[in-house]
Amino acid sequence: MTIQLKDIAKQLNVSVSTVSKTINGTGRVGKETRERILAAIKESGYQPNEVARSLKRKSTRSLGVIVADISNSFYAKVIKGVEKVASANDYNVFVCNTDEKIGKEEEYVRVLLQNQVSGLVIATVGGDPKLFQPYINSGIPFVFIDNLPDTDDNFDLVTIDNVKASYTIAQHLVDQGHRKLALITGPLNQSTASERKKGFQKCLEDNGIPLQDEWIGVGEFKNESGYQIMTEWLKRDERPSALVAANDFLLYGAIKAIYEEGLRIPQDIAVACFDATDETGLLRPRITSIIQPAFEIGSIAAEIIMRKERNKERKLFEKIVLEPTLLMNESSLGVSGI
Amino acid sequence: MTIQLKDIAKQLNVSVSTVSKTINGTGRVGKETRERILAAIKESGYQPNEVARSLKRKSTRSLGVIVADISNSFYAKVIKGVEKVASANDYNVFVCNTDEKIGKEEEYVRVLLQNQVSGLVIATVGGDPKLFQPYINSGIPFVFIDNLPDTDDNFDLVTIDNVKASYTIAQHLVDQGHRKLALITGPLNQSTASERKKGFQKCLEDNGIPLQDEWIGVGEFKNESGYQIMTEWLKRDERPSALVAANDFLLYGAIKAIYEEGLRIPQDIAVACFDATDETGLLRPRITSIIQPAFEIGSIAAEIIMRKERNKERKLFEKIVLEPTLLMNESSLGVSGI
DNA sequence: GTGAAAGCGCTAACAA
DNA sequence: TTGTTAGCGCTTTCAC
Repeated sequence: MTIQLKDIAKQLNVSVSTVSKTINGTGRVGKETRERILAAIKESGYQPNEVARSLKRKSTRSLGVIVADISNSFYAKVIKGVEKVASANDYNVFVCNTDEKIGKEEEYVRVLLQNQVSGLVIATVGGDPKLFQPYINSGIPFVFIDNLPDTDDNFDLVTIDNVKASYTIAQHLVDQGHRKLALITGPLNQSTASERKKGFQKCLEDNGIPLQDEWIGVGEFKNESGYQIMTEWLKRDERPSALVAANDFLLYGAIKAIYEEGLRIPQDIAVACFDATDETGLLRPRITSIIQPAFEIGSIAAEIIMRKERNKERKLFEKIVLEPTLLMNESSLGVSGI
Repeated sequence: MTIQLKDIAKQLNVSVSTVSKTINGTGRVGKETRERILAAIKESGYQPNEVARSLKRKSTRSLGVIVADISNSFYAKVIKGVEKVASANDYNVFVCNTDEKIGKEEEYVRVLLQNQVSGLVIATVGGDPKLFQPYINSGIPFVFIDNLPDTDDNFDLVTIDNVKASYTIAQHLVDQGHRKLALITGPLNQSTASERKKGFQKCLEDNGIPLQDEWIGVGEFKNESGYQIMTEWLKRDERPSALVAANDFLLYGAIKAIYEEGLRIPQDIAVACFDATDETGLLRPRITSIIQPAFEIGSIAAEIIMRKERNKERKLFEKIVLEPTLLMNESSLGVSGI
């Protein structure tokens, strides 16, 4: 039986409300009484039951973050960004991992909201848009990052311009002289995947390069997909001279296939992707990559929630579009295209 | 104003208890009544308030996981292990990141317990052992992984034998002919750091190699520490011919220093560490490493909690020690020691 | 088979 | 300044 408010009230012959007030610093409590209470609390090791508090207050001072893959360093940085802001505002952060499973995403959205988090930062993997609508309408701040929901526009968003970023990276390869470009992207119901495809195609078009559908590969945002698709391509007569992958895992898989075929990077195939950050300093070749400001995405998302918490009646939705950077590296440089 | 139990009760002219019973499948409810209720729930999109439920039930069907660094792939795998088991048992997992900060660790322990999680998996960074004792005594399952708390032994634990693992990796280097071994480890108040030091030293001793304290470096488990310590060492007249690092970040930092000095791996200095898994396949050189069964550590920790949930009066504490594997790679092979 | 009512542990009006 | 009390939204006994 854990100790609770009334226990320490009884012990000190004061009322529960007096104890509650001193704990919360609300209302007026005599100096001497407060000190006695504080001492008793400290001595007994009393910890308020946060569940009861939340029930009463109708707020939990916590944020939820839902990501597809906690082991992806992009998301890890987003989380750290959220945490920094939350922490500064005395909020806690609960991170949930969906493993790219729509079912789990729905489950965690429900669970977090049922647990009354004050706001949600979510990288959706494209669950039913209908799912979010009732929640968004309920007024709990809901900030999407990375992927956009497939729903109307009454939601908050922090992202980059994926079409443009993809265009930029493809243009870089074109600038290196490449005319035979391939793209491997993720599930097209995820906006990151489809927009990166769109930007890639637009770039080719603008450069007068005929679109070749057979060099647009669609898989999951995972190693295996990149590997499979590239393996398949390398069996054909003609192969691309440059590859864009919509995330780092896809590229690593593709590179594996390229090496297995005995080909060189960038001499035989130049490669580039999104979000290939190298924490080790040991990746070879160094990867040309669009780097999203992941930490900032997280911190801005959290700030939006904080703003809405302070100003509940605010029904404005914010769409923040950040600028990524293009990191040029040896995986695409030093050889002119074929 | 979100819809709640009494709203749907009122709407259907039944009592709240009847509605509650049908939702929970407890007690008896007439077939027809149940169907009407279920229909109304579905139609209205009613979601039970989990906070109120938890307050009543005194259980939340959720686990907390506290790790030092969410971007460390070792922890990411542990988390996935926890999630697998939790998910299979219909529990949710809340992940909290402490950034190696003791204050945050304490905060999250408190918050999660105040939020009545059913159990906690924690990789402590060596907070005040006193902190945990009251909680452990309170009967909430508390499973330590990775680092041991500095407290008596009434806690659960899933880990590896760090002394032995460290011995193994040092012995591997000795077997390669090295006699001038160095170690970079983490904060010695963390058991992983101190045990890895112990195993390393024991190995040298057993091989009749004199211990050289100047080649035992202690830093944080971060890149920068490895870099600083190794940079310092390389300024001296004599340098080690082989290095063991207590985690991967430390090693990557050290390697940076080694390269900056124009030295080669493994020809000039052979290196090895703990938990250098390479998801990209592009790390060069490939790192010799002790690999902990991270996923298993997480899943076993979660299973312990599940067992205790089922059997509340069980006051047994489990200490599970798993076997790591030694992955031999080019960072320490192919050259005989100097 | 159904409902009234008593809490779960806490906060906050309102009274005293 | 302090205490009484009515809930927060739900579950669960117990009576009907």
